Amino acid sequence: MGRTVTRSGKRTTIVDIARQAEVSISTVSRVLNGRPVADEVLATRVRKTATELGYRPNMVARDFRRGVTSTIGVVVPDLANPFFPHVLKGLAEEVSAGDHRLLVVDSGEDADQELQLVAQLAGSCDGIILCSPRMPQSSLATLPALGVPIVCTNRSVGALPFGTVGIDSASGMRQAVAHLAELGHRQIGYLGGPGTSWSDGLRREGLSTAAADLGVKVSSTEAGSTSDDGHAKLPELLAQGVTAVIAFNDLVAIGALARLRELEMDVPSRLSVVGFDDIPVAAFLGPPLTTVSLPKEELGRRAWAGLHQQLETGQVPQEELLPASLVVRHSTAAPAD
Amino acid sequence: MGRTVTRSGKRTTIVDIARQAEVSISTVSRVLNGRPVADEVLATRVRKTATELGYRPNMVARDFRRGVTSTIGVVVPDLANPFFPHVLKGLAEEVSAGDHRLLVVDSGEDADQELQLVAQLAGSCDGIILCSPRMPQSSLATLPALGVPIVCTNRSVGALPFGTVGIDSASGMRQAVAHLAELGHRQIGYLGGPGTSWSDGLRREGLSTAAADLGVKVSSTEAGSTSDDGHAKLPELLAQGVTAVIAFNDLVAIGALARLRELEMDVPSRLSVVGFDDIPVAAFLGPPLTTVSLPKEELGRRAWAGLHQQLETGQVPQEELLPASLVVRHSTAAPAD
DNA sequence: AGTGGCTGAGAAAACGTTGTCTGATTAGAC
DNA sequence: GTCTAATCAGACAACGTTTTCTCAGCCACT
Repeated sequence: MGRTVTRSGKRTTIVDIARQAEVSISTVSRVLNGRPVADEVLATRVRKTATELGYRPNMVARDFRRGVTSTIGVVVPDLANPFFPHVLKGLAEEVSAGDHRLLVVDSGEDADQELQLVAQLAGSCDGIILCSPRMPQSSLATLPALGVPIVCTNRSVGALPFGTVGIDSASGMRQAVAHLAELGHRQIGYLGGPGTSWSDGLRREGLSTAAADLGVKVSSTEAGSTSDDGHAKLPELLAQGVTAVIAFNDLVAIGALARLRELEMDVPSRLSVVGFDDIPVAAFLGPPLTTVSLPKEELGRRAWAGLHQQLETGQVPQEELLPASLVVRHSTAAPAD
Repeated sequence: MGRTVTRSGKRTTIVDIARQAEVSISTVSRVLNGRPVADEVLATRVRKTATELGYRPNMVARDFRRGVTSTIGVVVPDLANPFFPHVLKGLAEEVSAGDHRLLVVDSGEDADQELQLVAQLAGSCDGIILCSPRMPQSSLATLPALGVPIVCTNRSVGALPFGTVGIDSASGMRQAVAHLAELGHRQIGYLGGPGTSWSDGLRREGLSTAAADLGVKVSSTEAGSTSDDGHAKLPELLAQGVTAVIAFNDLVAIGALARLRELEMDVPSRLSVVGFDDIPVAAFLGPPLTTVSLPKEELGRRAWAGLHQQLETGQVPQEELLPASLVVRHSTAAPAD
């Protein structure tokens, strides 16, 4: 066995292995990629040499040659919003199982930046997942030109050739309204999300149809998606005499709860509160929050499934809608009357 | 001007542009990279052709040639833990400003998987940021062999050649203890974090020295890092007659608060509670939580700064410690005595 | 024994880009 | 007017890998 013949400072490559093991480069490549190699003697020699030299494949070169990036881009509006990390978790699990990597960017809730980021990502990704994109439909329409498969979550995309996975917020909302109606509430307030939010649209729609069906009166306001928003806008609803409030999400509900505490209005005896999302702290609030639980991680998983299918078959998958379900805790009760 | 001469199905490359604009490939590259080109006529022709053909550079090829990835890997123990998304946010901001991309992986709090992930990441990143790594020192010691610059946050790494950025939790803890002592508390409980956590070590250390200095008695227990843990372990501390409790983080504090509510023990009149982290909901809890605020986004920014420096100069930066500061809200008060 | 088919390893091309080197062209100096 | 120096565009190699193609060797069959 000859001396080590790797080139001086550089990282070891398959060329080094080939030299050292006295086989051809192609053979090294074949062995290392697990493709059929007849001569088991060669194969073991190559493998042995590879470990000896501490070979680690140059992923960039590999991806370059293969013409792929093995990378999936994800755009989220705000990482600090507890909703998205959960989606990301479900996504990350599946994506890495599929031997891909996850490139995550935060658009800071900014529609323009979102568009830019997607364009930039497109250059270095095999596919992109857009979580609850805030950009207008017109911007969305420019994305197919990027030539990268795209899946949107929580957003309808019209006729655009994107895979989409959403959550049936409307149904969740109907469950919430039904629950409150059953408790005897006749006037419900809605602390709505940002107007640009597709989910908020779904929820408002579910709210108004359910309310009409059940003979419940609705007052609503556009709050936002943070606790501050809930805290700020709750009084507006209170002034209209509602006996229960549904919030756009748990964060908003938490803000509302905080305001109610300041006002010394007991929950649920003076006012019932329902959230959306079921973030982990929801169960630990005072009182534990009744909320519509959304399958966040599942959303991530399905988004990947859709993108994966698109990458494999080139076919844009069917639109998907995941169910939401109400979790009743202790922030809702019959109205004081 | 001749017909378009791009090759059939493929994406347009600089070769296509060169053909079409009737210049050399090198010239195209030079123009597109903004390197000095004497003949402005050529330059504009190239640029025009590039836009006409809708050229988008092949990032993989570029990175391959340049021998870099333009990608930074980040390993976090758990994305769903509200601490990390904030670190990530600070990090993402700076990293993308530096024309790099962020590869995020979640180790699921699993030390073994963490090690594997880092090894895998090393292949496709210019540098790695390890957020609060859970792996033992012995595993950490194997990482330099990967040949990739690494920065650790919230972890001391001994003599290992890693940049490190931490938060001075000990000082935060001292502030918390001083605050409680000043209010008159003489027996304090600590709902500690996981034993593997470096931050927890720092906090315990700060706790015991501060307590000794101020003549305060301490009972402590190992809870964990979730609300469930706080909820489960609080009674243990209560049994020892403490009048105030400091939690490993806000999540644990929230669990404790929930348990106290069940026990109908008012906060802060019956028991004072202090958290750590200052997550956004902390201000909206009942009562608003007194907590040690940690500069999470700054931590991310400094981690990048350290890694960046290491990439540029090859020098491992000095260890850094960021200050923590107590935010007094309404979950602390004088003991009932 | 000679030939055809088949197997499998090695040689070489290709991927798209950057950067070095070469050679031409031009300006300037004597 | 000729020679040198300077400048700048173009040719081409290189990056590490995969993959196609070539060709040597072997077995089986005539």
